[in-house]
Amino acid sequence: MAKADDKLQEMKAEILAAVGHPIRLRVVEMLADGEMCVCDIAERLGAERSNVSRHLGVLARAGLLSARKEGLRVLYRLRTPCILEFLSCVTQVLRERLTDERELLRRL
Amino acid sequence: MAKADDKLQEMKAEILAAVGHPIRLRVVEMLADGEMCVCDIAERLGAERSNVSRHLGVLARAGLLSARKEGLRVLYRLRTPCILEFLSCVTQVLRERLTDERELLRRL
DNA sequence: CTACTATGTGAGCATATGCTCACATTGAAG
DNA sequence: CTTCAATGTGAGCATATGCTCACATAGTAG
Repeated sequence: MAKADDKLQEMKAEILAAVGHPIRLRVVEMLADGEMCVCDIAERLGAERSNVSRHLGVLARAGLLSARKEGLRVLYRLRTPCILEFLSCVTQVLRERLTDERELLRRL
Repeated sequence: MAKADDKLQEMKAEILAAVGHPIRLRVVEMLADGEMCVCDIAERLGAERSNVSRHLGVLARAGLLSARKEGLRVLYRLRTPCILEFLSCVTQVLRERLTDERELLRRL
């Protein structure tokens, strides 16, 4: 069933796109240490609360975060630990890219 | 230097966003088997060539692909093998998400 | 009850992204 | 040389995304 396969592919892309934003990436890295509430995340980022709330929504809807309410606050946490592992691969890609660019610069 | 750190974070997000698109994700998976030219990729995807060319450009600029010319064709290949590993993490995230949604459905 | 805090969401706007069509360039082949 | 094939890119448009402001809701505290 090619149609269902397309849908799965789209959902995978959605997950990747969710982490593909500076603020959301920071949030994911931040949550490596444990769960946090929206207000603390917003303060650490120095970002607008409503905006952070939206970004958290994107990550949660993609399936990367889960939330639980504790009193007035909503605590978010990472759901799937392997996310942190693959971020190290991203760093590796970036390192290679920057190495190449340095090489180009040297030959200029 | 917080400014440089922000820049790096932005670049990491760019890498993730690059894979965060259905077509580009497919391309990455497709290239797991080895290098391919634009025309073959476009045909396999059933997508417009100019469009595929653009997507390949996005992936290459992000540092995920490299290209070499062979006669008339340009062959693209994956640069960093770990990308494929982290795609399995994405699948895991998706599996958890779908499991949860099934659970919700069951309780309806 | 009222007052306050944390969160989420609708509306609106500015910008980014994705796609298609057309064209330029590059290399192969006749 | 001419002709054709593969690739890349500019222009234009439609849609998506990100941000801010304002407001609604839910829970706490007094």
